[in-house]
Amino acid sequence: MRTKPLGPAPSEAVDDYLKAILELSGPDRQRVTGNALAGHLEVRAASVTGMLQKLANQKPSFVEYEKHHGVRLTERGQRRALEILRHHRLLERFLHDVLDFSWDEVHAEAERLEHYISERLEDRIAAKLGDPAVDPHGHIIPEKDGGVAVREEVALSKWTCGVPAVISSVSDRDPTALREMKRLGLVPGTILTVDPGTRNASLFVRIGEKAPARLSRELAAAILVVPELTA
Amino acid sequence: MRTKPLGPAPSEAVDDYLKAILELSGPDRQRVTGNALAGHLEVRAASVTGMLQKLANQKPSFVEYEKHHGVRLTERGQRRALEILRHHRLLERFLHDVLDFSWDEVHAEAERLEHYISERLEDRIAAKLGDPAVDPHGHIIPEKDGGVAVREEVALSKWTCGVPAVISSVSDRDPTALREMKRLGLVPGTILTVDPGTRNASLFVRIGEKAPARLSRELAAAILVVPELTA
DNA sequence: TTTCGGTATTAGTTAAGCCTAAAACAATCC
DNA sequence: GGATTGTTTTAGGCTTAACTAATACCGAAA
Repeated sequence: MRTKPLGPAPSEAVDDYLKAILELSGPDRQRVTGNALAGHLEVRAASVTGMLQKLANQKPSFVEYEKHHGVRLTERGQRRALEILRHHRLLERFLHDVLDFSWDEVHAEAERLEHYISERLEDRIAAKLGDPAVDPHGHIIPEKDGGVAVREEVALSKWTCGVPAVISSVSDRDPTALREMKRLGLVPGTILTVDPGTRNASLFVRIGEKAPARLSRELAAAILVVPELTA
Repeated sequence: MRTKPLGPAPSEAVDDYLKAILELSGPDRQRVTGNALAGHLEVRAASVTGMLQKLANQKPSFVEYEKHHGVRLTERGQRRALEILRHHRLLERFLHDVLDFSWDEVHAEAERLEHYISERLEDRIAAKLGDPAVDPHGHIIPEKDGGVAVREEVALSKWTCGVPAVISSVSDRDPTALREMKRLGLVPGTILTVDPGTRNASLFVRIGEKAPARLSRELAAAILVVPELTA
């Protein structure tokens, strides 16, 4: 699909702001406050204001910005944010499947490269992989035209005891947590149930016939699940 | 092989200066003049002086610099320059062999990415390719430890008529020229002879039993050859 | 040896890009 | 209305890497 060109490549910082807005605005495209962005990006609120003004004032603009009322991505801003997200997730899949990176390594490498790959390279990678739907952590890869499948996920830490669930995705930020998950067999696609009666800091999950595994609430919060389709 | 770490990644501009110095100093590691660098990098001589001072004054330094007497890479500078060159050529090979880029496309993509791939990725790419010796244009890929094979090449435009030669490498800068070469079968490994008696702007080469091909001196200057080993 | 011409260096600016602290201000809640 | 919280303005800093203009240097020719 042909869309209007994006002009000169945005800087890494710009990309990161757009990604953060996309992420924080959630599936319903809520406005995002400056403070939320400041927290997420680890800069001061004043810096955020400055950048948002810059992003809003260039033509064509990346964001819709009303002072004191937060920001929202414009169509163009959303396009760029989704492009970067697509780059990131395709790269993770590629590094993992083609270049034998382990699933705790791919995030860091993709985080840098996502800003620098051309559309041509993006296309060749997608073709090589056969247009994959998800990355190694289970996150859905946006389509080239900006379409994104949606999925109702719940944190494992909030899942109802006894009800079977499938792991849909896991957070990719913390390599240590990822290694722990892999060790426990907690990867996307795994079917599990949470044992009842655990009110404390840790929680027990049962995978198949194996002995229940113990994991911290923190780890469980980094794992998202969907109901198992027993149909 | 373990070498001392390079510290924070140099900027693209720094990398480009180091690459230029490496290239201009030739196989005998001659000092390079500021003007030569200015020409090559398309900046003013004053800018070059400024950058060289910066590169020389940081500890550990990338270059040895004596004012009015040009620069030379230090061990560290050479290490970085060769690392970038290795990245570039491995990437070209990878894009070409694994991702089906044509040989006139690889240079531009590699030129950007060479600055941003980690050592880990470099290693994985090399492994995937089976540690290739040359890139798609025939250029020798530096070893990870900084070793580089040497080879006595001569421009096809200066080759003696009638003496059989093998194309060892071609310049990768101009995509149009590359497409023309491919069309004529002028790729690394090709054995040819130059027809005698052409004193003008173009020159005729004979490949195998086919009819002689005509090419401009400019194109011939972008093709490097070595004597054919008839042993 | 002196002068000339090309090359190199200094010094001072410019510009982009991103950040900050502090003070002013707006929105909201009680 | 006044306090609280969050946001914006202001004013400015730092970094990187370019540029111009003026000056200094060096080697070669007269």
